[in-house]
Formats: sequence, structure tokens, C-alpha cells
Amino acid sequence: MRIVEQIKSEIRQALADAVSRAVAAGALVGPAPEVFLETPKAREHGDFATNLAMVMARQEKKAPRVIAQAIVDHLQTEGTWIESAEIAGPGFINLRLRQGWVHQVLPAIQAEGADYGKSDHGGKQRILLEYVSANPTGPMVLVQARAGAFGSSLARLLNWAGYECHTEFYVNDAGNQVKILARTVDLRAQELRGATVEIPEGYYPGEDVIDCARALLEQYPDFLEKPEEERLAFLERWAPEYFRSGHERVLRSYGVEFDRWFSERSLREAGAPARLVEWLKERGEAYEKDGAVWMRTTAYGDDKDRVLVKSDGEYTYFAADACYHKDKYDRGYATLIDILGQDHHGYLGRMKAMVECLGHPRDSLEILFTQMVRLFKDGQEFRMSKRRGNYVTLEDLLEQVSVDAARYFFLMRSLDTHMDFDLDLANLKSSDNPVFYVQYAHARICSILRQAREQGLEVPAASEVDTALLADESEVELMRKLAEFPEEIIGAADAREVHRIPRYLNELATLFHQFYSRCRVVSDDVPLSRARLLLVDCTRTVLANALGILGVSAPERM
RNA sequence: GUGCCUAUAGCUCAGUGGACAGAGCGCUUGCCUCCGGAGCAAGAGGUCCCAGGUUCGAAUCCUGGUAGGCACGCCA
Repeated sequence: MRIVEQIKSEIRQALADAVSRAVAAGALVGPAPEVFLETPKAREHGDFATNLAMVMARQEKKAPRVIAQAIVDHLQTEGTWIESAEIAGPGFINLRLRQGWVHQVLPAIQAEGADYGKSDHGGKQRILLEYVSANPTGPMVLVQARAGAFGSSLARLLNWAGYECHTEFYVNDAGNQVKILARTVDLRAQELRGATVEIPEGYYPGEDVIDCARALLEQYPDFLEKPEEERLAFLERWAPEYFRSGHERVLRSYGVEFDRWFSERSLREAGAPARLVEWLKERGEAYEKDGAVWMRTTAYGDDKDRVLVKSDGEYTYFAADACYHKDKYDRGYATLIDILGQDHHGYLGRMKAMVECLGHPRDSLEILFTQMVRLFKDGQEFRMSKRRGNYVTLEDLLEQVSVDAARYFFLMRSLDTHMDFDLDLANLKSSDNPVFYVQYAHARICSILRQAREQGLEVPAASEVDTALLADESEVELMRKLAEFPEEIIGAADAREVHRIPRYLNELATLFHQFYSRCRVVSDDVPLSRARLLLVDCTRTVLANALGILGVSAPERM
């Protein structure tokens, strides 16, 4: 239930009616533009405010305050929650509501419980969110930790906002890199059996590949006795799967799960690239030149056309990716969201052009770029070179920092912030992490509820509580915040801005802590205690729901 | 060279074209006989990178700079 939206709708209507009446009375020319309501930062500016009069200044050719006065003069407040309207500053109309409107939120929260905050705003529109998609040739690093936390939370946000969002991890288990990986693993296996090998330039020199080879020999002790050709063919399937399943395991422990792991190889083996190329040629979106086949992406604003089939007959990564995106559309998703690292931003133009070549609107593909995560050591940038040990993996991170702290740290920042870490992850490990402040509010409430229960007081049903007793300023502000939760989710989901939720949580926790220090929950005043128990229990629900969206736990004790 | 991202308090960061620019951390000062002090209250701290422009109004939009990050393949 969207209390705030209901109230806003009522106010917008009242304001639009007021303009109409003013026009009828000859005080204004009209018509009323769309009414925007904002929540003033300072409560002395009312519960809601509108800049309607200032927006109308041009069409009315009058001073904003004069227009505002005309609107207020014709405002009918009977039958609405509006108590008063006053003109302020350059022409704002500040609206104050009768005490009691926010109190409606408590029964709604209690009734909806773990679902409070959900809405049908998205109309079940199908969205496919692809993220992380790390190469199955090595470990995941910190930028994947960031994308993983973000993507998994965004998916939940979208679903809460009434969209039907599914998630996928695209596995690049084909192409040159897989051939090279297979050769590297084969060499490492020989090395483990006593041979002296040299890892050529361009191969994967990381220690993780040695682990991979070790696992291989454990499972197939006689592996090296097979002919090389057979070994490599086997490894081209086995090695990527080794890494992919590792990614799946680590990501799950980090609270990141996918509806589907989509294999690039499966597309290639099913002949999708060949079909795509023919289809594009028929549509005039692809052509041959210099022995290669090109997609005509320049027709849609790309800098240059892109190769689909190389002159040696191999399909490019881009061709496979085009197949993958076409597949997504063919499965009935109207909106595709890809989360990529900023180091891939150069692909934006060709990707957008690609979806147009595929016959879909440019805006149906949204690409969200996460800025890079860099590592520093003693003030110097620590390049994640491929040299052995020269990186911090997601697994390393999770060994040192709790999932809650890590996720919150990434999620509280906008995707656009450039993040720098010290190699020892000091900024992440710090107990200053605001996640504890929010979790503490939740644990504190749980403690209050335990205490109350010991004294024979349970959280009452909202229908049996006189919520009007909740009249302290801190109580009203807290309820107001609780009432805004569904709108907060919708706003964050539509803007694809997960970081709004940690912000909201922080504000909510602050309002709770303020309330707690001003008002005693369990006291001799039983009716008041019951009302406050309801209030803190509803606060607990919203804290838990919001933390749940972020994939962060809501502890009952700390 | 071209393109994308960033520049706001000492630090890390918020800030749908609106009212005196905010939070956390750090700093200063108060607050526990009482539901969890991982808390609360008060205070100090700002050239919103610079210069123009758009308008009733710009941290926010536009143009041009400066600084930092990232990327520009018949690699994946």
C-alpha cells in the first residue's frame, strides 16, 4: 500500500481543481501544468510543497506569489487531509496535513509484513539483467565484487517495484581465450608431474591455473597419457567449467545467484552465429568486405562497422554477443540491462547500434557502467598485473571482510564513484562501516521486543492500538519515513540507483535512534507502550525488508 | 587526437533546476540509578575545480578550459 502516493495524488488533484476554479473565476489564464510535489527538507515548510505557481509564472505573466495566492484562495480542502496551505519564499505553496495521515502506515506495514514496500508499479514488464559475466579463465576481482553486489540488489529492487526481472551470467567459454587456457592448464599439469615448462607470453600465468591443473590430475590421474590433441579438446570444456563452477560457489557465498548461466559455447555449437549472419545479410544489416563479414553498425551511429566473421572464417566475440542479445529479445524481454566495467565503455556505441541492427529500439538496451576499483599499496597504485599473486580476488576479500560489510560498502556508493582501496582493505574492514549503525537499530528493536515479551507485552494487532497516541515529533517523523519506503524503492529501481537504499536505511536508523532516546517504549502507560511496540515492530519490518533487498543480514543480536 | 566517468567539509561520499548545500567518519563539548552508549544532543569545519552562458532561480542544464581515471582491435 502506497500511503504517500495516495496522499500526493489527493493533493495534486486538489491543486489542479484549485487552478481550474481560479481560471473559472478569471483570476488565472490556465490551464494547470502537471503538478509536482516535493518533500521539503525542513518540516517548517510543511509536509509537502509545490513549485506550481513558479512554473506557471511564464504562461500567466504574473509574479509567482500572486499566482500562488490565487491558487490558495481557490483551494478546497474539505474531505482531504490538507489542513493548511501557505505561500512562502519565491512562490512555493507549502501544504500542511492534518495529524494522523502517516499513522495509517502502521496497519499497512503490519498487514504486508515482509512484503511491505512492494508495488505493482512496473506492471510486470520483463527485464533481463546481465551482470558479472567474468571470464572463466581466472579468479574474480574487486570490480566483480562491486558489480555482483549491485546487480543482485538491483534485480531485487526491480522485482519489488513490480517488474519481472531475471538475471543471467554470460559465460565466455569459447574462442581463443579458452584455447589458451586449455594449453596453459595442460602445461601446468605436465609441470606438476615433474616436467620443466615455460609459460609463454600471452598464456595465463596465475597460480589459480596451477590449482586447476592439480584438480584435473586429482580427478584424472592418467590424463597426460592421452594424446595432446585429445587433452586440449577435453580441457577446452573442462577448464572453463572448473572456473565457472568456482565463480558460482564464491558468488553464492557472497549472496549473488543467477537465474541462468548462459554459455557462449552453447550458442556457437547450436549454429546461432551463422544464422545471425544470414539473417542480418537478408535485412541488409551485414555485408562482406576484405574477406570478412561486417555488421553495418555505422548506420546507427557507431564510429565504424564491426566484424562478425573474420577472414579466417572464425566468428568474433561481437558476433556471439549479438547472438546472445538477440536470444534475450527472442525470449520475450523488452528491456535488457547489462552491467559492464568502465573499461568496456567503448562498446556502448556498437552495442546500441547492434540492437538497432537486430531491429529493436536503441533504448531497449541499457548499459550501466561501474567505475573501476583500484588498489593502492603505500600510496602507489598496485596494478593487478597477471603476474602471480598480484591481485586481490573476491575470495580474498571475503576471507577478510564479512559479506554484510563488503556488500554495504559497495552498495552505498553510486556506480559512478571511482573507488580506491588500500591493499590491506583497511577502508573496508573498518568498524566505521555504516552497515553496523543500521544493523544496530534492528538488533536494538529486537532487544526491546524481547524485553517487552518478558514483561508479558506482545506486539499488538494494529486494529487494537490507538495510534493517535504516537504524537511525539520523533514518532511522526519515523512513521513518515516508513511511509516513504515503497516510493523509495520505485525511485531507486527506475533510476537504477541502488545506493539510494543505504541512504534511506541510514536516515531511517537515525530517526529510530532519535525516537529511542526521546521516547521510552515499554513503560507503565500500557496503551502508549502498545502503540510504541507496534511502531518499533513496523520499523523493524522495514529495516529488515530494505536490508534484505541489499542482501545484508538483519541481526537480532550483535 | 577522439569518446566516457569523476571533481562538493580534513577524509569517504549524498544531493528529481528551488528555500540557510547535507550525511558518516575524524575533531571539540555535553548525556547512562531506567527498554542495548555499535547510541543521543550541541559545536567548529565550504571559492560546490575555473570561466562564460541559459532563467524568476544553477552544485545541478549548455559551451570552453584545468586536473585525475578509463577506453579507442579481423582480441575475448
